[in-house]
Amino acid sequence: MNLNKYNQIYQSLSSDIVEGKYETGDTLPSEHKLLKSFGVSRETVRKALNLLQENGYIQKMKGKGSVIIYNPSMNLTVSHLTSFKEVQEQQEKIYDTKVYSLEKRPAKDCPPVQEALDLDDEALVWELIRQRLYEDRTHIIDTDYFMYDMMPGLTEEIAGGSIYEYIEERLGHKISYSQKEITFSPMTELDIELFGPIQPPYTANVKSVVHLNDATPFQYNVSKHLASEFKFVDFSRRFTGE
Amino acid sequence: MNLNKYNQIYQSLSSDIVEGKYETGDTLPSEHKLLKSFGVSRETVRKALNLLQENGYIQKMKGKGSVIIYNPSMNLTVSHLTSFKEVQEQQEKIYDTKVYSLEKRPAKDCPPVQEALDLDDEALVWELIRQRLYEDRTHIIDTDYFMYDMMPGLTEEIAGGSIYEYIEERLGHKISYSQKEITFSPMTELDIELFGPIQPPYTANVKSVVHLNDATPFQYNVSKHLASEFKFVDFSRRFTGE
DNA sequence: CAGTGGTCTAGACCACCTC
DNA sequence: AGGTGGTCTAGACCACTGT
Repeated sequence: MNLNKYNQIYQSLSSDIVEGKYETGDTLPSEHKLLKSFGVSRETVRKALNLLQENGYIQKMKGKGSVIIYNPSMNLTVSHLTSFKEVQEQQEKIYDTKVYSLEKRPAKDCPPVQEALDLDDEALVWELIRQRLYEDRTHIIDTDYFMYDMMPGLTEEIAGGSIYEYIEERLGHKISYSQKEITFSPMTELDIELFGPIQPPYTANVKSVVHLNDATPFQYNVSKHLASEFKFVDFSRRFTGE
Repeated sequence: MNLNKYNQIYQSLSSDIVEGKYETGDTLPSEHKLLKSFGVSRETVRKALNLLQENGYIQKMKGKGSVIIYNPSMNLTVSHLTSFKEVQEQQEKIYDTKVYSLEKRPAKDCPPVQEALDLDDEALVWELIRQRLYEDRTHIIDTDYFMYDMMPGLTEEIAGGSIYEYIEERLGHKISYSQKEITFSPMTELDIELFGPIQPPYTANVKSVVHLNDATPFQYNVSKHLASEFKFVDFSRRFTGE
């Protein structure tokens, strides 16, 4: 994994930053020093630095250098596509996952799903509802739809663990990109059943359509959070170019 | 503006895609063809294609080509840092802006602002509250704090237009990146005064700290939306490398 | 096999910042 | 003037995809 050089350099520098070897406001060694110390060409170093910049670790400044702008309180940036399990590992909370239901259904029962996953009328989908519990209380309800044909062997046991791990490691697919939408809505009856009588009875909903490397949409996910506990953190840049 | 070649190529290709010269699922001409037709080197074409990929226009596939994945319903991606005015122009709604108040205040009256903008106890800030109206109803309340020293000449008139335009074009600063947080909260008294007695009395809040090119934080913004109308759209990629 | 994108190199010129 | 990052080039080799 991670065979290419610029990713190795990125990993190396980003962990230095996270571990505090550089303070916020410090500058990284210059590109010239880095290319010497890593024994690579300048463009290779620059690719690594661009990754650091895109992900909010540094700000490059012409004539000055690469300044560390990393802010530890920002490291729960949900913006980059990660599975629930990956997000969880960054934070300190450990949730239990409980599978509420796993059913095979006709795609055409749920038009938004059928459309988002680009399925014909005969296609089947898995419908998976999971609760994320912390100290015996449900904090998140995840509802997922997957193309049945892609993973006919899905079981409750797999669904209770990391589905992404299953898809990437067992099925050999590569997960690539997603479109997300965040909205707020009143709880449904099912929400109240699973969350309990929480006030206010609103949820924050993160809907995402996740695509594989070859651009096929394979997952339709709605993740409902208790609205009052919800926080989405993002880092974004205005333009990439001049 | 946009002197460099890869940005020109990016602009050219992205507008072709938006205008529908390519359908979703089509492939772009190969890198080889593009470098010949634009008369540039391959790395230059690739920088443009990487921008297209990062911004969700295409998905590059080894051995196949660059496939269009652009989805018109996705073009209101708020994720990339844009001013309210810029976002508004992408959508079709036209809001009126009304300045509710513009006051000079000591930074230390508001500790979160003082900390985020990295100000000392004597520093002053502008506090600006604006309503965004659509058909005579307030839909968004924007509360902003700016460093007073950076723009002592701020007026209600400027605040009623595009502050970003003022900062970038008149003051010559470059806006670079921001950290955002999305949360949900009950309305305050001021919210109810400005929004009116809306049900449910909750707002979706986008808090952002915006930084200039030289990494100085210059704006602290809280944008409150009616919870039931709020929608945040995002495009994100899992990894950039292998 | 030919065509595609992915990585990497060595070198060039430029714009910006600091001294 | 010397150091920094930003852009661009021409060429190389590799891995993947299709026929």
